[in-house]
Parts: sequence; structure tokens; C-alpha cells
Amino acid sequence: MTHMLLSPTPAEVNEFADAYMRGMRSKDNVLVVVGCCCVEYVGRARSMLGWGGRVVIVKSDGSVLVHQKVGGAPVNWQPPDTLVRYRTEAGNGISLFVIYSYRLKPPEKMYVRFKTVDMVSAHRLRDDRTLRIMGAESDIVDRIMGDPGVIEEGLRITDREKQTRSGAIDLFGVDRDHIPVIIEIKRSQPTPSAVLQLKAYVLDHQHRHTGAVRVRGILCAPSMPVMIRTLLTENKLEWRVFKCEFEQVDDAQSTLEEFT
Amino acid sequence: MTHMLLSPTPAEVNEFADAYMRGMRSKDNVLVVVGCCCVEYVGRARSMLGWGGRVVIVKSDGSVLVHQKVGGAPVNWQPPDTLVRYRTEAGNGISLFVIYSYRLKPPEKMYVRFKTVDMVSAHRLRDDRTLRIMGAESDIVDRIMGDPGVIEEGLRITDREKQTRSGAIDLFGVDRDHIPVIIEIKRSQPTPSAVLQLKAYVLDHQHRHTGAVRVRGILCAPSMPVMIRTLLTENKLEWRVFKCEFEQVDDAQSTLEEFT
DNA sequence: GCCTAGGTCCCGTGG
DNA sequence: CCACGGGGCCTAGGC
Repeated sequence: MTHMLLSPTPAEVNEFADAYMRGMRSKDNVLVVVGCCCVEYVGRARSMLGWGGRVVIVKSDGSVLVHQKVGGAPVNWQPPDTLVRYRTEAGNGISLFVIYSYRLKPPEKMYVRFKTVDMVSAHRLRDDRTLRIMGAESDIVDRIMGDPGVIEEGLRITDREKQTRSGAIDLFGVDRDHIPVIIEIKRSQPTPSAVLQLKAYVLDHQHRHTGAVRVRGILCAPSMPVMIRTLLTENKLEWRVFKCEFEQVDDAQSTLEEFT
Repeated sequence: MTHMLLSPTPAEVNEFADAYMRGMRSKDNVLVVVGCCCVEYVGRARSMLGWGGRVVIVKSDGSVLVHQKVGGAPVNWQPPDTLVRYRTEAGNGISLFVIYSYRLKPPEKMYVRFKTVDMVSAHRLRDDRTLRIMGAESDIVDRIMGDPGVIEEGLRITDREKQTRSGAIDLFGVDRDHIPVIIEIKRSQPTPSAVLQLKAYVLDHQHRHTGAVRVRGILCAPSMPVMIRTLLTENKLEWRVFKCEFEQVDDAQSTLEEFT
């Protein structure tokens, strides 16, 4: 099901939006509005965006997305569970079409005001599929659980998501010499805060065992910038560079061929 | 400028997409495709999404966004600076329209394959405005710089973004008793890592001044969960609950009235 | 419901 | 160019 209008008047867009986006039967529907609009947002912050051509998507779960011609992220938006209403508004002698959206927690509202609409369309989307994804941090943890040798010969994992005073340790185990090992996994390039986190786990563990025991801390990530290595060394921590091969993208050679 | 096709064939969509999205003159253009597609992504992770109705936006900066009927975030996407190509593909005796996108750093590719297209449209978006936003962390820092009394009577700020070994301190100053104060600002609810960060700054400062000086560390945020307070106390750090009033959203009463 | 942590985070800024 | 940290982050999972 697809319905659309080209260059509608504000009143026409308003009627169209209400017709396809209100009521229970509209729960699979999505509205797309393209035109010249300005956006006002007040909530956790406050923002203004002057007049310009944008693509706006409204979903029946209450999501609203305002996209400019550049950028991967919406310039303004509302998350799901937002209430959305459509209106016309008189401004300076001209009529405007307005998408007004509002939610309570946190209190946030957004006005998208159109002075012209190039196109509005409504679509019934039939879709029961969910994304299946591989290569998340939990997959890497799985991999290491199944074969701790990829980190170190003789390593034995005893706990996953082990709770400490300062948060949860990704992996906890003992090395070949029975020394406790705390492992922090990062699926992408680690930041200094990852080092602080690991350090906190190690200190916490030492504290609980009244200092006597030696504890090792290992940061495990696909890359390890020099600054991170320095910080780790300063804090008597270790690292392993570990990329999980869930099946890599084709190498540039073959991909560029394919791309022509 | 708006052009569109309803229920086009794969070949027609392909030609349409190439006509409006290739070449220099298309730099203000955006393509919207609505139809039944599946998505395959390989790169930093790997994912599959089965057949279903979606809205796909392609921008001329290379951004590609795949939206399902629910959710504020795209289910699949490519960021700007991705190369995008359009194709038709023969699969199982039927013809498919394919949006293929690829980038080198990091190596990532995505295929969006349509078996039916309900609508395709191309839009020239004229827009030179950028978002103006208030209420960012830097605004809160401004506010406190201008009136340190909101944190504490007698506080004097001497540095902003003061560099230390472990990163930049948001605000640095001295209290009424000339004791140095390190202030970490969070515009939203703080996480344990904010405490670790503050702790690191304090330790670093003490280290540089060979232990003798007492240094205070204050975490400043709009809310302060119990666990965070506990962590702060354990680490001999302080906190201030501080909401910056850049002009709050209307209270629920008046807004709900307005909403009817 | 709050809180915590991950993300194909994205994105700007500063070195 | 990479590195770092903020974000109206969003979103899923735990309790």
C-alpha cells in the first residue's frame, strides 16, 4: 500500500497524514514528508534549525526523523513512544503544515513546520524480520570462553560477567600458575577509560583479597594505540591484540573489482 | 525538484537512481526507495536481515539508511563517504534492484536487495542551515565559569579544559580555603566511568604535586544515582546535583493542553 | 521503573 | 590523519 501527493497544500498534507497515521489500523504505516521546513526542539537540550529542504520520516511507533541532505544521523528526531499530531498553522499570512511531537519522560517536544511540501507519501510496511548480527562483544567473549588458548596458553576461564564493586568483569580466570586473571574485552579500538576500568577491577579484586594475592589484568582489543600501551604499562597491566574472525570482508582487491 | 515512480520495475528504478544520484549535479539530491528488500552487511560486524518492507534513504554524500517500520535508529546503514552503486541482479528467475555501498576505512559493504519497489523518489534539497543547539556540556561549563557560586560559595575557577596526564579536566579552581578543586561536568546521568575519570584526575594532580597537597574532586551532574554516590564516597570524592536551566520545556500541564 | 553498558555507535575537535 | 570524548546519544538486558 502506497499513497502519495505531489506539491500538496498544507491542508491537504494535514488531511493525508491524519488519514494514514491515526488509529489502530495504521500501526504498520510510515509517513514520508519532503519539503521546506524549520525545526524547533525543547527538552534535554534546546535547538533551532532554520528553513531548508529535508526528508522527514514518521513511524507509527512515534519515531520522528528529520534528515538533511548530508549526514548519517538525523539532525533532529524523536525516539519511539512519542505522541505525534498533525496541524496546520497560520504564520505571516501563509499556511504551514506542522508535525508536533511530544513525550513525557523525559519531557521533550519538537515542532517541524513546513512552508512547502514537495511530496508526502504513506506506506504500509509488512515486515516481521529482525536483524541477525554477528561480531558483537558477546560473540568475542563466547569465542574466548570456548578456546581460552587464543589469549594465553594454559589460561582457564572461571567466570563471565563477574560482578565487582566497580562493575562487571567481562572474563575472569586463572593462568597456568594459578594466578587470577581479569580480562576486559573491547570489540573496537580501546580508549583510556577502558584502561581505568580494568585498573579499577584489579584494584577492587586486590582490595577484597587484602592485598596478598597478585592479580593480572589484560586488555583485549583488535588494536592497541601507543598511548593505551603506555597507560597499561604504567599501571602494570597487560594487553593482547585479538581480532575475532567472524568472516572478514573481502580484501580491497576483489571488492574493488566487484565494485566497477 | 521532485521526481518519482510508483511500482517501477527493477530496471526502471536502476535507471532512475543512476539518473538522479550520479555525477556532480546530484550533490544536493536525496533518493528515497520504499519496497520489499533484504539487507546484507559485512564490515566491523556482519549482519543479515530477511525480506520485509522498508524505507531506504540514500544521500549524495554516500550515507545510506535502512529503516524498518519501528525504531528510531536505522536497522542497517552506511555513514557518509561511502561509495554507492545501483544495479539490477538476476535471482531465482526474478530481477532484483540492488543498492550496493562500500567503503575502505574501515572496510565495510552493504547490499540492499529489492524484490519489489513500491515507490522511488529523488529530491533536490536546498538547505544551507546548520543546527543551533543550547544545553550542551560546554554551555553548562560556561554557566559555572560565569557564576562559580552555583557550585559552592567562595569557589574561584582558574582553568577550563586543563590538560593533565590522564586527560582534560572540565574545570579547575580553588575553594575559599585555597584548596585546589577539580570539577567534572556531566550533562546527563553519570556512569561509574565518570567517577573513575575524576579519580584519575585527582590522583594525577596529587602525583604531580608529590602528595603533600590536598585536592578535592567534585562530580557535577543533573542526577546522582545511589551507586554513583557510594563510589564517590568510597573514593573520597564529592558531588553536586546541578541542572542547568537553559529554559526548560513547558510543564506537563500546559503542554498537554496545547497537545489536544 | 531505574540503572548499566554496548554500539557497524556517529560526530566534532584537537593534536 | 588518528585519537579522544560528548551525545537530546539509542537500545537491549538486568534487577
